[in-house]
Amino acid sequence: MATSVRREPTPRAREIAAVALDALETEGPDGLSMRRVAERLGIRAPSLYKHFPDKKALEAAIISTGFELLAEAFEVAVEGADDRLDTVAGAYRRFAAKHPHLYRLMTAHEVNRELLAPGVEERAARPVVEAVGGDRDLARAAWAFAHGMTILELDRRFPPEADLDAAWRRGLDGFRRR
Amino acid sequence: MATSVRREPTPRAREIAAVALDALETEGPDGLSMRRVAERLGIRAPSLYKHFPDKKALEAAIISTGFELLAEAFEVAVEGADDRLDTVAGAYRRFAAKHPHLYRLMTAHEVNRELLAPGVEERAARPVVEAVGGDRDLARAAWAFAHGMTILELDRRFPPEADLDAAWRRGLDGFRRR
DNA sequence: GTCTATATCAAGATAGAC
DNA sequence: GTCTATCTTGATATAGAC
Repeated sequence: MATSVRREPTPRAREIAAVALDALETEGPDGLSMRRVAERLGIRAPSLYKHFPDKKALEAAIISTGFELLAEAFEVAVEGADDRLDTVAGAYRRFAAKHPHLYRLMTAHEVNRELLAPGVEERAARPVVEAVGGDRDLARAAWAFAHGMTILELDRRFPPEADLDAAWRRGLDGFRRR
Repeated sequence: MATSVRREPTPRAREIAAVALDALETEGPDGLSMRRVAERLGIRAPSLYKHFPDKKALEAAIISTGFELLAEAFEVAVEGADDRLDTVAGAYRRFAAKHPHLYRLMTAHEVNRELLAPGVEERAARPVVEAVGGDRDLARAAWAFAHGMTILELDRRFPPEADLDAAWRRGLDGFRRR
């Protein structure tokens, strides 16, 4: 029932999370074992438990960083752009292409929100809501579409001949203000 | 590099796959270990390898059954329905709600298509293509939307207050013929 | 088609010393 | 904050006999 309370991470915990993120990105999910992460830090796995209560907490720290990176990508992309829907969708797609393992960790599992840094999900969600004109239901639908396209592509679930640019275009057209 | 060739399943292999499917549906992914499946059959795990070369092959048999079930659900639902888009979307949503673990196994991983029963994916895809009026790009976008809504709901990734019926409606409206 | 015995491997996590 | 030693648990898979 782990009703674990989230604490502000110590500087050392931040270092560890950064190394763990790098391990995930360069080695994939297998790089995220407590042993591998410790090895990269030059310490032993049990020492990690002085900084994070368990692996879930370490993952949550990485996921929080991921949402901050995504929010920044959105915010940078949207600045001075005219078509916000295409802009935000493009930034989302590029983020996932650049950080596939991080993207999966962020989105393709259940997550205990109490372990995340407060507000990170909301900050990343805001540009999406704005891009569809403020309608939260429409924004959730647009997120579902973007996530579906992204994760199905990462998992190679579309047929090889599929024109994914075209599918993105056709889908996005349905989310323009109407 | 497992360029394994798919063979017609023997009757015993079909029995095993049916028991494995039941294990998955009632116990979740942990029920799908070779040990648990064997236990349900009253045999030992190594015996399974006389019927399937490895676990991936057993999973592929289950996934093939899943696509057949989904195709049937689509075909039954579409018969004599007027709004095919809502009908197919509703059938998809109900399928996932009824078989969450099977749905995940079918869609939330990479899959080696050579291990699947030939044509099962295509048969399940056809009603979707027809529901959007024959445009394959639009059909892929619609699938991505439906999968996104479904898997994000299964993973509890929408905020608790989200009105998912409304999000489905808003999303589907974008996929009507235009 | 099933068995026993075993290989092989890896994972998360804890106790207690320093 | 880190260590060593260890617990506990689990998994897929193979060899070879019956």
